[in-house]
Amino acid sequence: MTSSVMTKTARIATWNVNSLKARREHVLTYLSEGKADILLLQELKLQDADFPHDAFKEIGFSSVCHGQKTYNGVAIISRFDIENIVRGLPNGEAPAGIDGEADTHARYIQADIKGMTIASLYLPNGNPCPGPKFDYKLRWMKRLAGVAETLLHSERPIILGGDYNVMPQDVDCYDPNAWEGDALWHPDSRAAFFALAHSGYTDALRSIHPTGEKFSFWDYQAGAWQKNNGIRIDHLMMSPEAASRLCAADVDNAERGKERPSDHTPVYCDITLPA
DNA sequence: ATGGTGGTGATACCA
Repeated sequence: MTSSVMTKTARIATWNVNSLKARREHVLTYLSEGKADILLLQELKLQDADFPHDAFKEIGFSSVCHGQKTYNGVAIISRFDIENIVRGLPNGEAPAGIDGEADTHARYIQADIKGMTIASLYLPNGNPCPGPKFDYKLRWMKRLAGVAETLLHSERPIILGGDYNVMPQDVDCYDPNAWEGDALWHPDSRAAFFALAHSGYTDALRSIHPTGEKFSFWDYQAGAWQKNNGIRIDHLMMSPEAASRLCAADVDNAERGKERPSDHTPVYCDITLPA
């Protein structure tokens, strides 16, 4: 017998598209096929003025964007109303830019949707490591941890999704030895990721699939996709109030096999919607 | 094997 109480679920996906201009039709098709109700995008590589809000509106989706020319850029696309938009990490500490400059990178956008707080984030890559870019990555992660902890006080369902540029565990990399010394595998990067978990956030995919390979990125080079030389760096981190609503989570490998794909494939979770 | 591919934008830079 199924439950007598009707529950609605929503699918929330995160996808680093490596240029929304290059991946526009891929994203529109993905949404048209009903593969996400809320989609978090990263690496738009376009300015706010060039974001195709109208194209998404035509297929029934609202969208908010924090863009930047050529680099970075994040967005949230949703079937449901999007409220209380925050562009850039809120409540940040000192500016976390490289060489003491202000953090002008468009790497974080947050909004409230259906009683939930949802963020799309694009963590700095951090290579070469060590170096100023790695220092920037760690400062950015520390700022994110502060924001994440503050958000927990709301006791709302919170989902912090995006390209974390961190492989949490050995199983999240086809060959950890090949990534020795890389910023995505560095112990400090992983420690900062696990600090988020220890503060109360659940990795949606590992909650549903505790073991086994579930890659979200395959390099364009050296036939990485064909050889399945992948890594898992795209994550959906959930507050307790969101994790308790989690029904399913997985990766959408099909997108990586298409013509002119992003080097990332979507990661999604299904949650029951708050009443 | 210190390469390889892809996006941006017009050249190196980023990943």
